[in-house]
Amino acid sequence: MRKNQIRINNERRILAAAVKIFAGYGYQGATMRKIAEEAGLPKANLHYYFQTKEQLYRQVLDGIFKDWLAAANTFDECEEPVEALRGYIETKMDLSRKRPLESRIWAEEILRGAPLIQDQLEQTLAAWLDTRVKRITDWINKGTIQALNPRILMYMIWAVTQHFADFESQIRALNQQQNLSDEQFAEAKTQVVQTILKGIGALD
Amino acid sequence: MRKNQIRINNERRILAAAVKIFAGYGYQGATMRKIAEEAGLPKANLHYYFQTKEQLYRQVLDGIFKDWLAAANTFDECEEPVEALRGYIETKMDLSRKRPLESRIWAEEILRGAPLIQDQLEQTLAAWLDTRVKRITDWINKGTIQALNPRILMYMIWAVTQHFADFESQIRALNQQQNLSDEQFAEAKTQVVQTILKGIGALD
DNA sequence: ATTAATCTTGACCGTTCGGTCAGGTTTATT
DNA sequence: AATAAACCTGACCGAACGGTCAAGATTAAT
Repeated sequence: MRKNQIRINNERRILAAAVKIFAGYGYQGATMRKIAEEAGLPKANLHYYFQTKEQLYRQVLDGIFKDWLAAANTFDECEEPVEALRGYIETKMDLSRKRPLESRIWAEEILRGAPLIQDQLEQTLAAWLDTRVKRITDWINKGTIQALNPRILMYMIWAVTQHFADFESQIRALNQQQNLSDEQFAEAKTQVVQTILKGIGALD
Repeated sequence: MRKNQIRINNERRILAAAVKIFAGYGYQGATMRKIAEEAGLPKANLHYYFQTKEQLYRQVLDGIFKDWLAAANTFDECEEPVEALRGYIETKMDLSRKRPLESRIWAEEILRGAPLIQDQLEQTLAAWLDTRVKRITDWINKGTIQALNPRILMYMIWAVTQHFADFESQIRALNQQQNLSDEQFAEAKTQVVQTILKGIGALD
């Protein structure tokens, strides 16, 4: 069932172009013409590999969703809350830094009410969150962190880490029209980790 | 220069409809037909009061921007960091709860690179932020809160508070398909305030 | 070498978009 | 009562949209 090399290459090109255009213009603002131009292919060729705009968009979303879940590895591998949460927050911050386009596509989909990924949120992501909530609850019961609602903690982590990708243009406007430098971003990463860990009583 | 009552009423109706439609579909996804339908007016009538879709959208954004800045009153009125930050965070949380549509329109505009409000960000909002940064810096120098980058603190506050409006559909999917109840939201508000204040060393 | 399968593409289609406008109606002014 | 100003709206326009298709070109299988 292995695919032809031509198909592999062209699907990859089209998906890469689609990420750029969907991130830059949103689902409605993105057009198959723009994506085709970005990919350097005729528009009709896109429809040969992806039957509709919605199918192309769904495949883009699927790729993002996998990255999303994979970012939790450090969270699961570490025993103690300080290591686990620091690792997770840093991984999410790095993801925002290195792949802001994907974060923005995700954010726009949620903003619009998650019309295409509601099922995945309610099932896969909900189950994913439940297991992490249990781990955090264990920490609370052991007294390693203070009592709190684990879900709200996760929402806070998601909000802050993804903000650096989703609101990049606002941050740039407030930083002398310059994107955060590597040094500035490293400082932000450290401060986010410190504030959250200290805020939940995991640090003194 | 007072406007006719008819004009006042119709402009208000159209703006209210525009907020709903822009929030629900995004700028590109929103159509003048949908807004007209929501407002209960013929489409041509919208163009009588607002020449273009972009002008209508700009007026919606202007209204949001004013609310944004007005939310800082408590921040400015209080002397001590605990009161000032608690008041500001709570005000922003309340704004997310009561006017999530506006928050989503703002978020989408930033997501798209702030094409229409870049100037306001770089000037009005940047100046607004500068004065708050100075106040936070004073607190740090007095030792009332620990040393940190005040801008990153503000980004964190914005991120977390607006998340409850912008990612409402995700939170709903993770909460048994139910929006947060008043009790749940109040709990979130308390936890956000506590975590941030404790995280910056303003509480013990 | 031949056939089959896959890939490529310019031209085209129906629909919907933002926006216009002429001509009628209502409201305000005197 | 008459005139002017403001308001209303169905019908229409060119442009751009997602998507289709037939016919040719290329690649794979035999």
